[in-house]
Amino acid sequence: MPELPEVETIVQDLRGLVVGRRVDRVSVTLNKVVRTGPRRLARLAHGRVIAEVGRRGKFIIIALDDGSRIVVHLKMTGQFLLGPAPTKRPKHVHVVFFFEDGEALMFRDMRQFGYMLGLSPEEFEAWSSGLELGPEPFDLSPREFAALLAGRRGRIKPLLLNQCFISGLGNIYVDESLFAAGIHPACPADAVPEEQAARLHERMCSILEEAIGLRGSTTSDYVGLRGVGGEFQNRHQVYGKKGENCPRCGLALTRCVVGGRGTHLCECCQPAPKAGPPSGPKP
DNA sequence: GTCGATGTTATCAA
DNA sequence: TTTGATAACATCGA
Repeated sequence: MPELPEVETIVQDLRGLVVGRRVDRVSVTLNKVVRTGPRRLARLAHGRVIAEVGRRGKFIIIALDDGSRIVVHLKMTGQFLLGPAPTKRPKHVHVVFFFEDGEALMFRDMRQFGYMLGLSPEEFEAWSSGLELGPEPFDLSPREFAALLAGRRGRIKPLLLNQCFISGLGNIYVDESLFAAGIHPACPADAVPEEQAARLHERMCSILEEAIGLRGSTTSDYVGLRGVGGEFQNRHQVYGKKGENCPRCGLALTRCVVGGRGTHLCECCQPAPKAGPPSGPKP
């Protein structure tokens, strides 16, 4: 669920709401989500003050006052919720950070794909230098982005979803960005003209920026720290809109599968590449 | 009740 | 190199 704008919103929420608080106790009720081990996380965080919170791609990085870090990936359905310390464990809550002030930060994940790591400063260094993560979209210029695309022979959508190529994008924002740039998701990356590649990057960045401003897209599970969803889903042009009219040309939007992912597009505004993508002409 | 799909990603096989 | 299938899991809707 959470892609760059949603993760960024959660990070901003964490900055405003939990930085400066001291962790009194950590409770882990589903061991496997703490991949470095529940006991170690509890020891690491006990008595520590949360010093700062950052983001790298879709990873949330919580820095404690001694330089150790808690790294979190929300995967599909992970959430952070801040509220009064629970007495009974709420549904699907697997980790709870109890603060001294009576509130608690809860990690909730229905599908149990998300995870967290508790790392010493040295371990964190090792972890981040071993990360094979592409650049943040905002750190590239349209020109640099276009240069990266050139010479890539895979299809554009799976490439944009590949976190090693560029970090932070997921299914929603890839579909929206490709529509905004008028590019078919199955188009080979190196078949996108430089001009259009640059435009794709610009559109992508303004979509991400607007989405961050609206606190992300809530289509099912995503919510911010206080349990409130985002608003950017109201601005989606194609994602989840199969059968509705294209906002640009009026033709019915379609859904297909590209790289194993549900893909939303306008076949008129995003013309198929010559060779013959998924739903090409039938024999 | 069954089937298929869901925003992520690691892994394995072709 | 790239791709497709599969798995991890719970829930929802058709």
